[in-house]
Amino acid sequence: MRNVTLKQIAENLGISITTVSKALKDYPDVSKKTKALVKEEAKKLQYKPNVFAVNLRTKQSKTVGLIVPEVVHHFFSSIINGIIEQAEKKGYLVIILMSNESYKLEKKQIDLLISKRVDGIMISLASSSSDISHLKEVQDLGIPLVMFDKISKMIDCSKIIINDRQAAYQATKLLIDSGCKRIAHFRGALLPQNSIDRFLGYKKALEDHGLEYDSSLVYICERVNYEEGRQATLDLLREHDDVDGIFAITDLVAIGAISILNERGIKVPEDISIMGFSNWFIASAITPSLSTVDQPGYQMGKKSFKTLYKAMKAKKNEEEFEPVTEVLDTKLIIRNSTK
Amino acid sequence: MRNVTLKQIAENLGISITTVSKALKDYPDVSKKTKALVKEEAKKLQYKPNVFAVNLRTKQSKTVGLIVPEVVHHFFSSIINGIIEQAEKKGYLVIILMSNESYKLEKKQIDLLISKRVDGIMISLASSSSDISHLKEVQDLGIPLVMFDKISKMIDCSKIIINDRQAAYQATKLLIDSGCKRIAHFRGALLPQNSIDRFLGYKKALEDHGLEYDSSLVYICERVNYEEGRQATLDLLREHDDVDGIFAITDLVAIGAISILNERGIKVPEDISIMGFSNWFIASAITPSLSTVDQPGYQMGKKSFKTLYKAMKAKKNEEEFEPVTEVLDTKLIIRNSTK
DNA sequence: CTGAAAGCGCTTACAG
DNA sequence: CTGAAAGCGCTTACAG
Repeated sequence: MRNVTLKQIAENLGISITTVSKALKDYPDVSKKTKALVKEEAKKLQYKPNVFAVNLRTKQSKTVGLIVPEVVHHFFSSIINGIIEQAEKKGYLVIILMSNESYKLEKKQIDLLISKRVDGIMISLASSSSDISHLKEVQDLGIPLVMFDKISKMIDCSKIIINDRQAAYQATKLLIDSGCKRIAHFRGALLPQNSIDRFLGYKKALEDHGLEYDSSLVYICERVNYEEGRQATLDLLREHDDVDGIFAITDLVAIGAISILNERGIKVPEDISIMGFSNWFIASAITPSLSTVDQPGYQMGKKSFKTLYKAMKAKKNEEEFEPVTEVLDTKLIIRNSTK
Repeated sequence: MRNVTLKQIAENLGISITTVSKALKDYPDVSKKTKALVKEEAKKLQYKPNVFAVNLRTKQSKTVGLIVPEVVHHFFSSIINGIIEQAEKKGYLVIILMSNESYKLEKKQIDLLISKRVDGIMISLASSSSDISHLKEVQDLGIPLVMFDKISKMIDCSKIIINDRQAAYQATKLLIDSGCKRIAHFRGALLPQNSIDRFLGYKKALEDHGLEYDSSLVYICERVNYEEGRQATLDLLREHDDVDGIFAITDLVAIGAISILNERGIKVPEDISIMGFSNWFIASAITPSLSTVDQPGYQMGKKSFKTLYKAMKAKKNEEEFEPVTEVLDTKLIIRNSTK
C-alpha cells in the first residue's frame, strides 16, 4: 500500500525529515553523499510525495479549470486537445467542466473551481451569459483568468480570439465575388460576441459591395446546430425565392442547409452557394464539400494555456501581469459549395 | 482576498475551532444556537473550506481521472459528456487526459493520476496498449478502476462495454440480408479487443450464412480514420472488382469509403452497400446517409462514472466491491447506404 | 454541549 | 552541512 512518507525515509536512514525533504528537492545545502543516499532510499520505497500536503503548504494545486459550452463539438474538442497537451507539458492537470450553454451552470462551475482552488481558469462563455459577476469574483480573488472564443468585452483579462468580423466579411465577400446577389445569413443567438461580430462582418461586406442589407434575410439559430440549419433553410425557401447564397455562422448550420437543398433538388452551388464557418472535419466529407473559414481550435487551446501559464507564473513571483489579447489567423477554405 | 479560516470565525465568535468545524458540518452535539451563530458568521465572511487541508485530512480529493485515446472524436466526446455530467451531480471533478493512442503516454498519465491521488480512474485503452502493468499498479494501490469501450481482458475490474461481436454480426447480417455476396471488412488495429471482436462478428456472420470468409477482403485501418477509409477503398477497388458490400469498423472509415465511391461514380448502395459503426452525428448528414450501429456513448460515460462511484463508496466504507461488467445495448440504424 | 490537543505530510526560516 | 520547530487549515477521538 501507499504510505511512504518523508518520515519513513528519515527513520530508515537515521536522519531528519528536514534533510530528506531538502535532499529530494536538490537544495544546495545538503551534501552530495546524503542526497545520493536519500534518493536511493526514496526510489527503493517508491516514495511519492503526498500532493495534498504539498498543496496545503505551497497553496498551489498545479491544476487548472476549463469551462466550455459544449464538449461534443468539433471546435471545442480541438481546443480541449490543445489545452490538455500544453498543460501536461508544464506539469498541470486540467479539470474540464461543461456549461451546456447555461449561464446558471456556468456560474455554479466557476464557484466549484474557486472552491477547488485551481491555479487558473480558462473559459469560453455560454451563449446565455450576459451577467459577468461570477468572472469578476474570479478576478477579485486574484485567480488568473483567460477567455477564449466566446468572450466578454466587459472583463479585463487575457483573451484568445479570432477576428470574427473580418473573417465573416471575407466569407461573405467570397460569395459576392462568385456572383451572388441575394445572400442570406443564418446567425447565432443575439448575445454572444462572436455571433454579433460575424453578423456585422456579413452586413459590412454587403454594404461595401453595393448589395442592399435586408434584415428579412437574417435568420437566428439559437443553438447553432444542424436541425436549426435545416429549419432556417425551410423558412428561407418559403419566404424568399430569389436567394442565391447563404452564409451560415457555423459548418453545422451550413450542413443543415445543404441537406435540405439536396432533398429539394436545389443545386449547390449552381442555384444557391453555401458558406460555412469553422472548418470542422465534416466540412470536407459531405457532398458537396463545404467552403468555410478555418478557425484554429487547436492553436487557440494551446495559446490559451500558454497565456494562462504566464499569468500564473507572474502571480507566483508576485509580478504584475498585463492582460494580452491575441488574435489568431483564420483562413478561407474554398471547396465545392461555392462557385 | 481569500483567507477566511475556521480560526478566524472562531475568534470572531469567541469560541473554539473545534466547535466551529462541527457546527458547520451539522454535528449533532452542537447546540442549535451555536450552529446558527457559526453559520451566519461563515456566510457573512464568505467562508470556503480550504480543500487542500480537507484533502490532507480526509485523504480524499473528490476528483477522478479519465484517460481516453482521443478527445476530438464524436464517440469519446459523448462519453466525456456523460462522465462529467454524472460526476458533477455527485460532487466530483474530472481530470481528463488523452493518450493519443500511445501506450507510453498512457502509462505516464496513469502515474500522474496516481501521484495526484485521484479517488478513482476511468480508462479506455490506447490501441497500442498490450502490456497492462500500469493498470495492475492502480489496482495494487487500491484505487478504484473502471474500463470502458477499449478494455483489456487481463484486468479484473469493472467494465462498461457493448457486445462488439454481436453488434458486428448484426451489421454484417444486414448486408447479407439485403443481398450482398462479397462483403469486405475494414477492421482496426490487431491489438484492441473491440477491433478483434468486430472482426470475429463479421466472420461469424459470413460463415453462418453460407458465405465464404476470404481474408484478402479484410483491410486494416490502424488509426481508424477517414483517410485510412479512403486508402482501404482504393486498395479494395484495385484488388477486387466483385465486392458488393463493405462493413467498416467505424463511421469515419465508412465515410472515407463513401467519398471514394462517390468520386468514382460507384453507386451506394446500388453497386456497393456500406455499413458503418458508432452512429456519429456525421452519419446522418452525409449523402447517402450511412447505415450504422448505434453505440451509446453518453450512456457509457454515465454508467462508467456511476460504477466508479459505487466502487469509491465501497472503498471509503471499507466494504468489498465485486467488479461488474455491464454490456450496453446497441441498435442497428438503417439509412440509405444499404439496400 | 464545548474545547484542548493530536495529527494528516509536507516546506522552510532559523539556529547551530 | 544538519535538524528542531512552526505552521499550512482542517478533522476527530477524547476529556470534561
